[in-house]
This record gives sequence, structure tokens and C-alpha cells, in this order.
Amino acid sequence: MRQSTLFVKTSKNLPKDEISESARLLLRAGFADKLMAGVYTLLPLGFKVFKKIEQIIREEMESIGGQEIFMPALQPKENWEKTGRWQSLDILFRLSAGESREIALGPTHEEIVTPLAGRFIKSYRDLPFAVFHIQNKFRNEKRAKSGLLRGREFVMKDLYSFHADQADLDGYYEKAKLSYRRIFSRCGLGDCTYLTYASGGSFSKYSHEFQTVSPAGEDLIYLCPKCSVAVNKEIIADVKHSCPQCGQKDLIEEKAIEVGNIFQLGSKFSTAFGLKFSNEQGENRPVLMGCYGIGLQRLLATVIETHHDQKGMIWPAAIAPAAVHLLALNLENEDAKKSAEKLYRDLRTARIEVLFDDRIGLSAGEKFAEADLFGLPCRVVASARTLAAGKLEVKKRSDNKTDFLAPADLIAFLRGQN
RNA sequence: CGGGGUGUGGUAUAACGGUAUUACGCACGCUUCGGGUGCGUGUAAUCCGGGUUCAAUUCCCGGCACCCCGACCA
Repeated sequence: MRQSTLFVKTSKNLPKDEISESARLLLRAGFADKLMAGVYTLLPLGFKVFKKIEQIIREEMESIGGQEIFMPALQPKENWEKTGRWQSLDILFRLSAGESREIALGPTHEEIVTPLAGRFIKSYRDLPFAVFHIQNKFRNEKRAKSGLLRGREFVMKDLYSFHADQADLDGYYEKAKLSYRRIFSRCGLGDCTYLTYASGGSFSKYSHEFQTVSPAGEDLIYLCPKCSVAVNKEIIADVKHSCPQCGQKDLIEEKAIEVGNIFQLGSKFSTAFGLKFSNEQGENRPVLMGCYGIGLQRLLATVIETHHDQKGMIWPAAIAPAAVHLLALNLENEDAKKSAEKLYRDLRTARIEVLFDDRIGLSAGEKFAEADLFGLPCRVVASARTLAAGKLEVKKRSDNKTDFLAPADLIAFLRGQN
């Protein structure tokens, strides 16, 4: 990517009424653009990050047998009436579609996936299975807030699993937990994300959230210092201020962002849609379901909330928009320009993702400040000075550690970083 | 949905019942050339509708939008 032609404009000022740090940085850095409250465009660099997060999630869902499908956002009213949620769900966007028809803009997909599954589940031999999709959700939040942390349109990965009995659902649920842990670790949130007991679940007593500790969080959780699980404030009365796993009494209160949620639906939706299967004895039984959600923009914003400093974002390598930010200085100097262009070519040939600041006429300070703002893991400076010295300056964004390398050693060095 | 606040160039702001300020940005020129360099010139704004008034960006009413607190959050 050449910065000279990138569809991005950074800004020193920023909209005064955006409080959320992640939103401020995303807007300032030109990673995202706000269309209206709770609705954002992802611009090239922000979308790069988004796609990397999406791919990590996809891989992990496939690793637990999830099959990717794609369900529509436009949904018939009748499905929502079957569960009573056409009336009760007040975040539901209800659209009029001509004189006598109304349709829903999907805020979630139980109402779609359950009857869909019914077309294929006849017998216990058809179970279990899991499908997921990564798709836009629409929720008319009364109060969209905190930038991308709570949008009215956002992309969610939701996986639905279908089971013949509780033991099978339980087993899958545990696998999903582990897969969620891997997702958050791979996105750089492993240290600060906790499995959190929350309310709900038709069969089981609790649902589980994955909560990332952050001052930007909307939720209050109580961390167990012993076993690193937490309890959401909403059920703290239930568990009497003690860890549901080990009974520990001294829990630590933290604000946290809910980055994921897993939930045993039991037979709630199968009952509403008559989703049944024949067991070995030929008896009809309701299918048991689980659902498992992750909001992608929220996850992206959460990474920023937990990975930034005063100068800007600090991306974990696995989801950074690119591995390297190559800054070319002194581009009016033909030799400096040539050597920078060669580096860019070499990096691309080596398949190292690189953002190349090839813009002419900007001061070095501006380029440095912008590199700090973008927060790519490695900054490489090529200039008349480095050319004369025969060494490139390579600086890590995370700890400011600086190395000086011969250009020929750069690629090997960068490969060693990952 | 309840409460509070704010709407001025692209962004951030000042002021005021009477010619709309400044900075950033953007355009051009010079300057500088390893931490948002300095200077000059130019560009560009009072959310919408109604009311009061000789005169409204300012005051009043309504709407809309945005932000904050709360409620809600499969």
C-alpha cells in the first residue's frame, strides 16, 4: 500500500463529542468514518484490521466444526411473531415494505436459523451440527454510544449449534469456550479477557460472556484472583459475591467490555418453531440449541482501548493493518528515493505486508507522528541519512526498541519478529 | 424511553440583538528538511421551520441531529 494514494486522511483535531478513546483514534487516524450515531464506515486501514479479525474468527469456528453460511438481513415478520419478539424486542428495526407488509431487519438470527435447521433435521442421525455466519446486524439501540463499541449496524459472527441431548450440547459448549479463548488470545486480548458468568440460559443456570477489562467497559464484573474467571454484576446477588468455580470470596471489581457471549438456548427456539427430531426409539424430541456471538467492530475497538498510548494505536501483529510501516524521507534526493522504492519492492516480493509512506513534501516529524498514530508493529525509516550510513532504522511500536540494520538483513529480521 | 447538554467553514473554536474571530486543514508561493518547521496570500461557516424585533447566528417555541447520565441490551 502506498500512502500517497491511500484513501485516508488523518487529522490533528477531532470531533469534540466523541469520548471513546478507540473511536477518537479510529477517526483521527482515518481508519473509520462516522455516518451517524452508531453507524460507521470502515476505511482501508480499519477494514484491513477488520478482515484479519474476521479470518481469525472464521478459522476458529471451522476448527470446532462450524460450517459457514450466509443468512439474510431482511427477515419476514412471521418468523418474529412466532417467538413473540416482533412485539417484545424493542431494538428491532421494523420496516414497512409496501402497503400491507412489514419485515424485520435482523438483529440476530435465531428466528431464521431455527426453521432453516428444521428443513434438514429429521432424525438423531442428522445431529449434531453447527453453522455460523459473519453478517450485518441491525439493532435500534436507544442509545448508541462509545463509538464502535455499541453500534446500531455492525457485523457479528454468530454460530448456532444443534444437539440431540444436553450432554452433547454441554460438550460442544465447552469446545466453544476454548475456541473463544483462542480467538481473543490471537487478537491480543488474552491477558485481559475473562470468562464471565452471566445471567440466562434455559437449561443451564448461567450463560457465559468473555469480558475484556477496560475503563471503557459498560459492564461491571467481579474477578476471581484465584481461577481467573469472573462474575457479571447482573448475577452477583445469585452467587453471593463468591466465585462460582472455587468459592473465593474476595472478588475484584473491574469495568469490562463484553467481547463475546455464549449461550445455551436449550429448546426455547426449537419449541417456538417445532424443531424436533426422532430419536433411536422413534420418539419426537425437541432439538437443543446453543448460540455463540462475537461483534467484530466491538472486538476491533476493544483492542484499541487496551492497546494504545498518547501517540496512537499499537496493533498486535496478528491483526495489524500491515506488518511494516516503511517511511521514506528525503524523497527529493534521487538516491534516497531509489533505495526506498527498492526496499518497498523487496518487502512486497518477500510477501511482508507493508504500508509505504512515499509522500513527498511532508516533514519527517509529520511522518513519524502519523506512524505512531497508525501503530503498525514495525517502523522502518529509509532516508538520505540511513542510505549514507548503510543502515536502516527499525523501531518497534510496542516498546520503542530500535535496531539499525543493513538493508540486506531487513527481511530476515522482520520474519524473526513473528 | 426518562433526565441533562450542545448545534458557527471540512475539523476545532471566539463573539455578539447590528460588517462573524482564531487555529488546524485545503490551494498557491517562499522557507525548512529526522519528531506534526516558519512566513505570506487565498478558500471556506452560524442545523431546519416558525415567532419576537427596524434588525436574529444570538432571544422564544417546535423539529431534527449529536454527546453525556440512567433504563434497555437476543
